[in-house]
Amino acid sequence: MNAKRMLLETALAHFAEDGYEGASLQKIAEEVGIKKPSIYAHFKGKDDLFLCSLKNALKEEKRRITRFFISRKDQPLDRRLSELLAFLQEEYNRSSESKFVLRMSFFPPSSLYDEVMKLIYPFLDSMERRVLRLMEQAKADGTAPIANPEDAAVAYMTLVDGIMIEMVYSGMASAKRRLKASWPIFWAGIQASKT
Amino acid sequence: MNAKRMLLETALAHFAEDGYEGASLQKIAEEVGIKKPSIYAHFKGKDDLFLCSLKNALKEEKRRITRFFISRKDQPLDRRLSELLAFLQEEYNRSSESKFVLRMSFFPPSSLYDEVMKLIYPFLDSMERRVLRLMEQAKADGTAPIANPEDAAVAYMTLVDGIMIEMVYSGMASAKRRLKASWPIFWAGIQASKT
DNA sequence: TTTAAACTACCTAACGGTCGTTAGGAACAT
DNA sequence: ATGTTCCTAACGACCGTTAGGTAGTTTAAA
Repeated sequence: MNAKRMLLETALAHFAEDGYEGASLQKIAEEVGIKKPSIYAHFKGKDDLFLCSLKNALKEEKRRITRFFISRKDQPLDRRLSELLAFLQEEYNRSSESKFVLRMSFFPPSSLYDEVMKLIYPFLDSMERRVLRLMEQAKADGTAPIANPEDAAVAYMTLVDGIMIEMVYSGMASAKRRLKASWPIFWAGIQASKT
Repeated sequence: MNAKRMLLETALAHFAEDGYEGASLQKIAEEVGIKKPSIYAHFKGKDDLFLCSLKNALKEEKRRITRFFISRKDQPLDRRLSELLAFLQEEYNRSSESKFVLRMSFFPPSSLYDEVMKLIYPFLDSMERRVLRLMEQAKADGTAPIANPEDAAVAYMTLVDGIMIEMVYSGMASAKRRLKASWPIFWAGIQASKT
């Protein structure tokens, strides 16, 4: 139907799978069912297609996370945070978007490094700030005796990356194993630790 | 001097920086000071060069980690483990090898996926087993009251990845921040947590 | 309401460039 | 004499991109 949308979707999957340099406009066009030069009716070139895909993916990802937090508004912090990890795992499995975002955060095409980072940093920052806010709130209202919210938020982001990375190269089973092992340690640690 | 050695070294850096598809034999040869086809006097092709580089990098990396543990044989477990994290950070900054291993663990060229994984899994496994052994030992001789060595080892590996990944995309400063925030939480957590 | 212009979305053909790779030969060491 | 290590030249394949054309749709003036 809408070719532009299909292009964005397909390109996303290819970039996620093969990286920027490894992805081929030929194959993307083929999968969409048009010829390679027709892409240029919708995008200025490969860079443009890539950056548009990335913007889309980030927007979508952010929206999903926001919705997740809203849907668990009334649950205690530990459930919300540990379930977010599980949620991200599911998302990663279900769609290429998380994989794409993850890959491009870690290994952006060197030719587009600055532009990619300008998009990704605010995304990660906003996620960390959101977690920090939750930690502070939980500490303030006594829900959870968090010793140091700043460190707790940073450590949580570290945990997210460590688990998501395991998703990337070993798949769901290993990542679940990490989550299961790491979460109790993390949660116990942020309440016990003194900096 | 030894062209083969220089090729391996240079290729490593290029693969780490640009990925498998993004790296060019042309540029690698140029940097070494020979012409592109001369590479074929030493390697069967790009695949071969890549896999040889990877093997070398893994061997070297493993050797370094072993040496590190030996050099800190008499220190308490928490210092040994937290300093290993700092050590890996330094290594990552100093040489391309860690970056290469990291990148190829996470995003191997899809055409060589199986062969890459066959090399990398044992490496990561052996590291985890080494950590597990240390945890069990510390628990047994009472040095550190670790509740669950298996989970502790898995969580430690998660921590390693989370911190190293931050190395990749935000550099040393952010990674140190993560280490500083996460380590006390981790260490407190593995002693307090019940599974 | 018709008609002409403009625009959109696709096509085929082809461009220049880079890719990894091979052939074949020269210099040199074993 | 054989093998190693480099070279130049060139191959075919694929890359992203552009030119130029053709339908079909929308827009706007007659």
